[in-house]
Amino acid sequence: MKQESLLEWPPMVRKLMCLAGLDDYDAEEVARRLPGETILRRRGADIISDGETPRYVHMVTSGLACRYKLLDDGRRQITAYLIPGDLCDLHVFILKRMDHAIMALTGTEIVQVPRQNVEALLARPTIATALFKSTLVDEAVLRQWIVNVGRRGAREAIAHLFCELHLRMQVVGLADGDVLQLPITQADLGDTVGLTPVHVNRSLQDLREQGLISLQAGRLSILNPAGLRRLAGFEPDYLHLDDGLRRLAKSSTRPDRHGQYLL
Amino acid sequence: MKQESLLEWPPMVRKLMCLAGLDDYDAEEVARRLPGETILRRRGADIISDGETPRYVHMVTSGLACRYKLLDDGRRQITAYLIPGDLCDLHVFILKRMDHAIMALTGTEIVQVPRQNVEALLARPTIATALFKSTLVDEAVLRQWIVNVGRRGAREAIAHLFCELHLRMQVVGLADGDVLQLPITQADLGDTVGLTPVHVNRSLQDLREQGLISLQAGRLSILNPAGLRRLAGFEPDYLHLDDGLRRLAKSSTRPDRHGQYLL
DNA sequence: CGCAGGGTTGACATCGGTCAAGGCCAGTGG
DNA sequence: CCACTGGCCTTGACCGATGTCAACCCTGCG
Repeated sequence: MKQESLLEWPPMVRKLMCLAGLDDYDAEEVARRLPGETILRRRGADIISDGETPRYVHMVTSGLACRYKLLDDGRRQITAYLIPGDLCDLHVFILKRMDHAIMALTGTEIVQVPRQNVEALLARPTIATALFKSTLVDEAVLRQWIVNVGRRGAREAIAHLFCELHLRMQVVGLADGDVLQLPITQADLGDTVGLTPVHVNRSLQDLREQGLISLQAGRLSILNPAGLRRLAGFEPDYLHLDDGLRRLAKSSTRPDRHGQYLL
Repeated sequence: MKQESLLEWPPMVRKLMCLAGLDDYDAEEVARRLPGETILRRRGADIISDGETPRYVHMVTSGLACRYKLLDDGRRQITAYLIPGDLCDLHVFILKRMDHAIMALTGTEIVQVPRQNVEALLARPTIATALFKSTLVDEAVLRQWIVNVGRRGAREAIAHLFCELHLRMQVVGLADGDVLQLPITQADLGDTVGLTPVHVNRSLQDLREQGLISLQAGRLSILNPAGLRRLAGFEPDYLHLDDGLRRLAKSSTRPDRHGQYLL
């Protein structure tokens, strides 16, 4: 099971290879430790509830989930998207109780990894560092998200979200060039950028009219990547992909397109 | 140097004791490792710049600093407040370059801790866990902040910020009952909750007229803590103080007031 | 066929932004 | 000591982005 490129590895492994330059030896170890019982959640179902103390570490393997918080009066704010390869609750090793909930945004497959498997991974310094780096990047994404909601207008914020998802999907091998599956609701989008569903709708119209994207039937196509990034002010440095971008470009079937991010 | 209560310990130690229940033995070790060269920054000066690779680990020891990001056109978003006892850049052990900057919001004293001192601390499992927990709480604060900016109105958001600062200041022993030093500008407040300075001004008037706070000469007095928390929808669970709140209440000179948060 | 969920649209309301003026106060230099 | 200046706070008039409400459409599905 030796491979030269990123291709063929499961999402989590791809992510760690891009992010932390994991070698094939460590990669194989990660791949070996991560399986567990698979559970399915349909759109809208909680994967982990607020206040809960999960017994396993959960990893998304297909579909799309989100972290979110609910206010008393029903307002909702999504604080992160979890795509295949993302761990839901590594922090429960230390924090005990969830201070937010996680739900499926589409039909989603989750693996319940036994804690001792994760502990075995953490015992290897290179892997522990890689996992730790990935949580630090999650933190950087949160900061960027605050900027998005606090200081960007509606179209900018949505555009930025799309740029980020595009790149993250590419990392785990789930983007087909410039199109990605994103079968979520405009209300969901609103809850992630702090807008009303109807305003999301109008903003999307805008982006479409400008020829930047198309979004239909749960497929997001980025028609003009450079334009979208310009509008959004998207600077991918906060994802700390560093030379992971180069690896990505090299292993891709369309190096020219991914190469754009190298600029 | 044995002490029964939290009192007398420096802010960082108090924080870790409240957060992770450090015992006196570990506390002393932390206190011993943390000194370093002290630097001063005046209001508005960067402590660490965007893109930089700090050589030391920086810790705020007095004053107030913030993490922030700048957009191309000059818009600014503050993503975190750093109060005494907070580390600025623990993540640079792993991430190499800063993806945001840190500046002083008031005259601020910062200690540059040599990396090997921090490494020595991390070598002790209980202390490493405590430090790790503190970065996880930082992450929880970021999530809460997204809710603040995305889903709360102007007054709610400001009120929530004040509640959070109040509690955090109490933890490190810098709140005098319900009043705290907060000599920052209304423009700064705006950049933290995503508002314009003039709207911050109007919102503050509101809070004052409702008898919830007073804010003058850099002193924030919380006149009606319960009312402010109700307006803000403040739920301190995300700070994961757990029984740290009980320790706080016990060691306080005014246990009745702090005890409120135990509800 | 009817229903439910989601997208779309229009009219209108509100919140928060913009611009501009004036006030207050501390620091500074004459 | 005073005048001036620069920050910051405050206020008012007005504007624009986003929210609210309501209707209608379309599609998938029971």
